[in-house]
Amino acid sequence: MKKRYLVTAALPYANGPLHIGHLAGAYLPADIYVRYLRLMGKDVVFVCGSDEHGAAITVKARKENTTPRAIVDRYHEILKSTFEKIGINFDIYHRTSEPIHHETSQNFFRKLYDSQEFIEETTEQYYDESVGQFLADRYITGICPVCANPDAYGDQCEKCGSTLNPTDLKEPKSMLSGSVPVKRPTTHWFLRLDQHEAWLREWINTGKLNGIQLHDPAKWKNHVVGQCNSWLDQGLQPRAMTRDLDWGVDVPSEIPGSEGKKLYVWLDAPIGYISATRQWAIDQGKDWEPYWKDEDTALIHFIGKDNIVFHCLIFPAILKAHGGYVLPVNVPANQFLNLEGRKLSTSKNWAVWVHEYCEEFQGQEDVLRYNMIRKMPEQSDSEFTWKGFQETNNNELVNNLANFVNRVMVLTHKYYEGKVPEFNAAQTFKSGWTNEKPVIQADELKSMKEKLEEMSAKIESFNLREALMHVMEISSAGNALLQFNEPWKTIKTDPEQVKAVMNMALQVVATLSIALYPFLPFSSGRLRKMLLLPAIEDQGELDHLLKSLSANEPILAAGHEIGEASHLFSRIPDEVIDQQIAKLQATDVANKQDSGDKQINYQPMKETIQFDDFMKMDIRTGTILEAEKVEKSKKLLKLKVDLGFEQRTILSGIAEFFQPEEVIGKEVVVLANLAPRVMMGTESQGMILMAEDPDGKLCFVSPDKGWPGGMGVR
RNA sequence: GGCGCGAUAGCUCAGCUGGUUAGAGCGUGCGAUUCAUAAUCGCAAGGUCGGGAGUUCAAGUCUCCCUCGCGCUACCA
Repeated sequence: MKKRYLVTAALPYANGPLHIGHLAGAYLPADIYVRYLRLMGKDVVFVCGSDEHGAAITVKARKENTTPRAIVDRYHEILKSTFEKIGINFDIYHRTSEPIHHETSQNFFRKLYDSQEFIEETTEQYYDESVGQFLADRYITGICPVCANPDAYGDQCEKCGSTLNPTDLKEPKSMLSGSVPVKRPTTHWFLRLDQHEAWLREWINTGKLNGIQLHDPAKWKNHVVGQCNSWLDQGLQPRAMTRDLDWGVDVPSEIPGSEGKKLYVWLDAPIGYISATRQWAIDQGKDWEPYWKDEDTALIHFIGKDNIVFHCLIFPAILKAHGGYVLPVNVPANQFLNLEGRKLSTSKNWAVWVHEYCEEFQGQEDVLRYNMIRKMPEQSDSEFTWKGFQETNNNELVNNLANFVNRVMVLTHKYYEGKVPEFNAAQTFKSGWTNEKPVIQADELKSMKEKLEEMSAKIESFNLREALMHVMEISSAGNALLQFNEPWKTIKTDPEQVKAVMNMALQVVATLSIALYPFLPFSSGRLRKMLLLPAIEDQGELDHLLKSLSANEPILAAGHEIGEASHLFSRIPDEVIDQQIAKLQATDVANKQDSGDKQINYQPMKETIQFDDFMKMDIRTGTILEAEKVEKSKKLLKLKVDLGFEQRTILSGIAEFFQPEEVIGKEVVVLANLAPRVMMGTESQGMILMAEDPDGKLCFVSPDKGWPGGMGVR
């Protein structure tokens, strides 16, 4: 194990609140891991913060008629308090709008610039002449080429989720002025990722850099290594590290041509981890540099799978290009969490918002945490359902864990006036782990220690759901201990044995109060209080516990007095679950209505044309004679169309909606004098006219059956 | 179409470098029990390991082909 740890959790974007997908994907696993490290007495710093730059925030500000500053201030506060409420314990929750971050990231840029890691390249970008500035992808709207949504952004259509380039949009419009943007050349600095490809490939696949073993690739998740290799095999391209933006970190002003240029978010955001660490060091009077630069530091990034290539390829390339920084020793990216069978969607409000949960389920933070861990998408996508939430709470937290604790507490008060009983160390009883031969307490403590070690191993390999199962097995063994020995019976016949059994049961409860801490910190705290034990203070308590167990030392001394029994968890009734399901269904209905009536998103009318303009088009009737799929294409069908006087080859992007055999014989309308165009190696001589609905579905526009081909349409 | 990841009991998932009758939790059935939030404990049923072919003495585990899901990526005149 390394001497010190720096753990990061992906910086959430400050334009919306936190939902359960974020939680299960990155923040909860990071928090559990960090809490565990601290329980083992490790030196660890856990950083995160709001990612507050970029065009999406300016766009949102414009829409709400406010400033970017106001937007990020608002969401920074929401995010920060949500993390606190759900028990995600960062050492610092920073923000990228802080001056120290601007300074840090500018210095990074400067260093890369000076060491000639960049090439300057000029490309064509959309420019709004009326306001005199380049338009970020997000500042351009237009008609989505995929689903015909008229409000698609230049980088993405929020309706159908397609990733776009601004040049893909039909009828692009500037969001600043509403005018039609023009293409204009602009110069940016590109990181030579192509030059980093070779060492990245080796580092990812062998863990070695310059012959030095930095990590064990076998410990990285399959999908992480796979995704990286997929990129590496396609060849890395130089990547722009700057943008034409007005909300972000300025390119250092002494660099020629820096005016109006801002750092690209993927340079900006990960460096936010470093800025946050620096600020933490200032606040704590510590030195930040060992945490980023000492070889004996383990850097670990917790992220969702959408961030893999940035954290495994691009950021490491930046760190190495800069020099002097350690590379991540692991990037345990999680996959995605679905909600009731569907993808989480911020824009469609298909989500469970963590701040709302904390309001509606006060005091039940751990119930959500527990369910998130049980359903954590560690290896593949997984699913959250409210029914499942209820089941894990009632069956596992209440029936197994809380009930066990309660049994022990009640019996201890009943038999021993709330004091941990003295017992004879040689007294035998039945084990809670194996119902075979009788054991003494030393044997039981050893079994428990082994289980804790299994839990530790699972946490260290990022198998958190299994780790949690091991903790629950300790509780099950506690229940079994009581069940096999039946103290409520033996109290009359063999009170000496009951003392040994109950003492053991109390040791199990005390052990749980520590083992639960990484996963369910609130419950751990409540349990410690119930036992009248000091709260966990991140001081290596688990390490001490393991040592005590090895040395056969009990955790709770005989004679120690415990507090009042109370229920650690309560059953969640059907009504509460039904209410939450109804709430989701309501947003679903609202969404349908949105797209159903008023917001059907009819495409806006195009500008008026003259009769002559229309007459320029030669539209003809025709019949599809042949149809086949175009090799290597998902969307294109190659059609042979009979226009009566001749036959044409026409490529049409309808393969996702029609099988070749079902369009043969179809009578269609063709734009016949459209200039030919080569696609996927075949020339298309015209265009089949189709009607398209808001979801991008297509249908043929056809003449009446049997109408002859080649007739003009007007 | 290409690439990556996945497909194992009703549900959610473990199964590392191939090796005896394929595992866990939940759910289900039966039994035991009453200290406990009708909780607990035990036992049992339940799987042609997505489909097909191959390599091997031996394949859930390796190879190839196919199907489906998720993601990235090229093509929509």
